[in-house]
Amino acid sequence: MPKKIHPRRDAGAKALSDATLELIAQRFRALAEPIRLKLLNTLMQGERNVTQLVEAAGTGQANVSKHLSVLKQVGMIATRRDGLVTLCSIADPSIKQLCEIMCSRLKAEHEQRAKEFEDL
Amino acid sequence: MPKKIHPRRDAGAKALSDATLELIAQRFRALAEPIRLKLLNTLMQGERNVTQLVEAAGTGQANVSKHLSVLKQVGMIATRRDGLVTLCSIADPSIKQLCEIMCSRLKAEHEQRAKEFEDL
DNA sequence: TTGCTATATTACTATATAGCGATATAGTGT
DNA sequence: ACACTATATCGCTATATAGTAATATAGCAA
Repeated sequence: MPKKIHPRRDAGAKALSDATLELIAQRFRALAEPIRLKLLNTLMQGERNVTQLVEAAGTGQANVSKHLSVLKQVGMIATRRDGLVTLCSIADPSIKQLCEIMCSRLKAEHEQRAKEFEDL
Repeated sequence: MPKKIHPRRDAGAKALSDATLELIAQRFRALAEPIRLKLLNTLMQGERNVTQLVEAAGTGQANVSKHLSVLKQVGMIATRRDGLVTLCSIADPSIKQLCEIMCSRLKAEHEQRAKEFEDL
């Protein structure tokens, strides 16, 4: 009888409410654009003003401004005004962790694929 | 002279190529939809067939099928055919980690907000 | 005030994709 | 062969958002 498996066979994952899932999705969505990732990657070296970020991002100022507001809205970055410039910094320490996990997973997959090519 | 800061002050973050950023973004994008998160959350309890996932997801079968193909395409789930049904399972163990980090961060922010309300 | 710089916002276009109904395909049983 | 079930795909609409150019706003200096 392979039908009735034990309900606790794979532990851990609680059911999440739709509202919570939407919140989580919103945060992942903020990380789902290469330019925003580049901005965050730049900010990991420390505080930067918007003009510096525009240079680093390689796209227009208006576009960067919008991307920054997305990151700010989900609390991933913080901004402070210093005279004429707006300085941006990472406000969410977990971002680095998230990106590292993604990167190491990508690396593992890449190495796996390379190994498969070897074994041809 | 607050201008010249040490370039190694915040270590760790390497510059990533545009192609790599696009790959990372693609994976975050797969996690950026509540229904896909719900599917993954369901699969964390173990292997499920598509019909079961349709029930869990609360949306149409065609829609679930598309979401599953997105998750499969980025290697987050694997599928195997067993007679009439297609069984799905998590293929990327890092997903759980990613979601846990997001959740604990959300929880922390929520508690922070609650504390601020207390201090009114 | 005027002018300059840094940043944000607006208005728009173009593209991506979520969702749906209908249809196609694959596997099983008769 | 036919019928049935499970899943995938197609064609479509609606919505979200990335990108851009132009304009608005904020802060400083003369």
